[in-house]
Amino acid sequence: MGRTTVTDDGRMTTVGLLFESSAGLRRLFQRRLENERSLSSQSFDVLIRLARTPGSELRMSELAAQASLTPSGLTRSVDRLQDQGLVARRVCPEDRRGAFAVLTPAGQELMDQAIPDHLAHVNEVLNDVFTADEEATLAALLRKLRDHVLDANAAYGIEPEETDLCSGAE
Amino acid sequence: MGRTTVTDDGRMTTVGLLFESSAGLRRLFQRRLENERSLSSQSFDVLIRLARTPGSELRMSELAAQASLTPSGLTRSVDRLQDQGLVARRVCPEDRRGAFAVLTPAGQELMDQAIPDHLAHVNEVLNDVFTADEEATLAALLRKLRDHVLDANAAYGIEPEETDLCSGAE
DNA sequence: CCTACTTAGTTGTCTTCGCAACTACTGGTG
DNA sequence: CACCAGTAGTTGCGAAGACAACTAAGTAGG
Repeated sequence: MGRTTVTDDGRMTTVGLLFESSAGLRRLFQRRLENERSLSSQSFDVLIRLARTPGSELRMSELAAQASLTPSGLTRSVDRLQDQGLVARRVCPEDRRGAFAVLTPAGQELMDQAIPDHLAHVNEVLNDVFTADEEATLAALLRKLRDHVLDANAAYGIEPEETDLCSGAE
Repeated sequence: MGRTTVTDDGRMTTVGLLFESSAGLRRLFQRRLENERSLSSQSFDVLIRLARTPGSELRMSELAAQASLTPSGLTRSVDRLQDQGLVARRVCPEDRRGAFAVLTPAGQELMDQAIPDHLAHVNEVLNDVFTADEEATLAALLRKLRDHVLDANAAYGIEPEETDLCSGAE
């Protein structure tokens, strides 16, 4: 069947596949995390980024960027994790506006258990689909895409509309 | 405090990259769609799937699956599009429980304008990042992943409870 | 025909997130 | 030192989605 406009465009399709894969994968993990750990996929995403940071703490803004959340979204997410006793806030001594999110001992312990499980699940899914080679290729391509896209998004944030020309000092 | 586990695992990273790319890309398109067409990324996703279907209509359930939404999510989405005059509902004559979502003339016209723009945007972004070859590779890999993941999700849906989960995928 | 079971879609309710406005702090300039 | 701009994070508010309960319609079995 020749559907003219949309389907023909490979790039369009690629983007569609990316969205569907991502959404589908997220649901798959979400289901298990919720059943076995009572954690939302989003919470887990925040926790895992703390868990893999030396000292298990990160600045709020850094964490927001890593978790693909806006500052306000992250504030709420950390609020919830704090209520659950998994994360605490620590004021940054050098810049008292800033805050670190820190994994509590309970949070550490939870992640020590949850991460191996999750990892096994990820392996199980990806091993069913990809060879090691394919997976490496995919990762490399996605990394390029991510870097570019994060850049592009950041750039938009900087330019409200016209590229300013307040010539002179910066 | 050995945090060796997480960062080391390539598959974990691949999944992270997939999520970040997807979220970043969605935001990029969303920004433009909202500025230029007053359409949310989600609405556009629904509309484009209608636009590329012969007759510009789809069953609600089919549309939900394609848009990665639950039935209730789709109901609301179509409600909004209906309020905006872009989509209408049509009762299925052969099964009066069912409904089609149909693009209205206004919806058609909007998409006739919006799709080329969006396509150009997609091309612009992906051309900056990938060669044609790379993109084809990425698409092929993602397609495999999507198919597998949608399968896995559907399988879960079928098993309401105690069907033993040890048996793994197949 | 009538009662049960199933399916398509909708609605109530709760959670989560983004935007914009706001607070608190920092750093540079006169 | 006072001031002003910029930055980090939080909060009010509204939009959007998931889950579960529900309605309506089709499908079996007696």
